[in-house]
Amino acid sequence: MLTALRDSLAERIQARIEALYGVSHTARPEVPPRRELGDLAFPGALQLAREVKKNPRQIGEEIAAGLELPVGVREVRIEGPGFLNFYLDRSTFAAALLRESPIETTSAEGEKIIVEHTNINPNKAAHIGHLRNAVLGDVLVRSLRALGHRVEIQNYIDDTGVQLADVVVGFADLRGMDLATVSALPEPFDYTCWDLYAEVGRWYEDDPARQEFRRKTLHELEAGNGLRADLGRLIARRIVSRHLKTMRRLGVDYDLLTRESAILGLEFFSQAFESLRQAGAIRLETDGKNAGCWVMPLAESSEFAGLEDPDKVIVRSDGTVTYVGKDIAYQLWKFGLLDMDFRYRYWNEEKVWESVLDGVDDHPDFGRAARVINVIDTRQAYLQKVVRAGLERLNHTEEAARSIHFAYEMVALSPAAADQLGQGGATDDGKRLEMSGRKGIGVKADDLLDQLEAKSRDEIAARDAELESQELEERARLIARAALRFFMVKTTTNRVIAFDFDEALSFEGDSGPYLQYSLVRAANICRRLSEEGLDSEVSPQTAAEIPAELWDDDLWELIYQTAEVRDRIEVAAESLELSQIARFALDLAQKFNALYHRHPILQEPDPDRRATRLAATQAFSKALRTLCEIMGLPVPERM
RNA sequence: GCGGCUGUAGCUCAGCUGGAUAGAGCGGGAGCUUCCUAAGCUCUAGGUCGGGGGUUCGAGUCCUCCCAGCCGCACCA
Repeated sequence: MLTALRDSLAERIQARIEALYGVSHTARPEVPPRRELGDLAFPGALQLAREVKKNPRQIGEEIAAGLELPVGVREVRIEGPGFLNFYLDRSTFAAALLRESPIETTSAEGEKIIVEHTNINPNKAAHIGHLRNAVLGDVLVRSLRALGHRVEIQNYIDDTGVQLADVVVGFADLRGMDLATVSALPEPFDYTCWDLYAEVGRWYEDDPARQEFRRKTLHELEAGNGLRADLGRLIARRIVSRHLKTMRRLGVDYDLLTRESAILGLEFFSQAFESLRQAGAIRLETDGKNAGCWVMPLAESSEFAGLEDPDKVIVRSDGTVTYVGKDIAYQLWKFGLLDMDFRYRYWNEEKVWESVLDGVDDHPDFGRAARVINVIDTRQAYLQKVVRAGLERLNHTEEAARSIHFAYEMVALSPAAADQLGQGGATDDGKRLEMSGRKGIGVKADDLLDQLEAKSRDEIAARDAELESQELEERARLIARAALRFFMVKTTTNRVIAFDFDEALSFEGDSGPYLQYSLVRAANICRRLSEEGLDSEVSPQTAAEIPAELWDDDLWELIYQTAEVRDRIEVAAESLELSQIARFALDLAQKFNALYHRHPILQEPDPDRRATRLAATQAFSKALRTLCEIMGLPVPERM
């Protein structure tokens, strides 16, 4: 509706400018900052002033003079320095808005987009930093799907890497446990590993010679056999299972778990390595600090200017492969650039496909994407560049350009949060503290969710002491999920989140529960109307006949803004700045809550007036529900 | 040293491709509940948008220099 109006207005303005001045100008109507300045504004007269050598107001007058207004536009005025401000026919617009859905759902087709996110090392419990990744990835997926794109979600499991190796060392060498003993350890297994991982770090520090255990383990993990490999498989599986359960509490799902062991075991890397070698993209160093390593020289590209070491190690001198090496092979596979595929198996308990060495014949098609978006924190920007450089060196420049690093800043602990975790000593006066899996410093995702649910239960019980416990639990879960997800999307991606318990646990103001509460209020109005035997819904026909003077500016402001949902989602998904969705949702909810107090519906005797207010409520509810769905915030019936 | 990010109200942060009077939440002060759930609303105080220079009709937004903080530049990821 809004888009169509804007386009037809732009066309007419462009034609006027062409006719008047013989200039071709791209007219871009925008939304004025205050509604009394109109609903759409055209600032082009200001830009044309120099070119046409007239003052902008005069240009505005001239354009407006012969302009035929499209249906739905009531009036045009020249205001300020020379803005053309257009005023819409409010009832017509409202009727159209009630008729259509906030985002026209097109069926998913066309080019496939792979979104890779979460990617937690399978050696410890998920912490709140991982949650930022998972939530951003998930919201991106939901946005893209809502816009009609075909999306495949992959979660990369680094089950042959150093971090897993360290926990294997912890069980095998530090604790002296065998497979059966580790297998019998009780849940929460990821919490046990969290502590053990930190312990191993200290154990290495006490005697650096112990790092030999890590090397040995890494080799066995890559080779895939021996006690250490068995332990690795067991630990990774138990941990991933825990991660998936944590993510499910948040409503985050995956299509495919891509396991690093399969990339190695199925010779993906060997093929990628061979191509890189033949293309001259990597070379074997014979002396210097990288002697015995296969490295990718980066010195010649300006993108990598100023590196201390201009060469990136792809294969270590002991023959094991670095993460970037494996990631290049993985990225090639994602685009279908390796002439090989994974084998796949369905992981029944966790309801997800995973890549394996030996799988089933009947499985969905994975990979072969046209675009790949990797959700990875900004500290790994350099490595993502190296992956792209790898594709470029193999002459896959198109695919390199379609490899998008969705970068976001990390989550750190506020000084207060560090104190509460007993890490107060780790912060130097008032500075935030970076989380560290290696040191065991961080807020575990499940702990935070537990706290959020406990607080939700308290809040609900305080409002309704009679509520049965099952219903209470259910509501608490929905509120906790919304609080946490919204907390993670509301901040812009290039800002470090200084995690603070009070803030994260707040259900007021800029919060997920605030949005939920607004929707519950809107729903309550409709329910009460039905109970009173009144119309609980306004039809588009009724809306179209609302007398113009009943549209108070604040009611109109809300309904007009709900028309922007699709635009906002599109801009957010394209710019990868998903916080815009959160801000928009908050803005709508704040406006609605203000109206809620100013314009009561149930007590309003005049049916036209009631219809006007209800139409705004309806449009709001539809819009915010859509936004919540895209952010993954569930909407409870009651709170 | 090189690269990236950040600096806006007491605190946490918005401010979309430069545009009309710089906003929100929290916190502070004053109020609102026989009336659709107060997880709410209204009013109020609080700002040389880190600093200097520049570009232009117009700069929180673009360019440049400087200051401060954080993060990268591993045979970890």
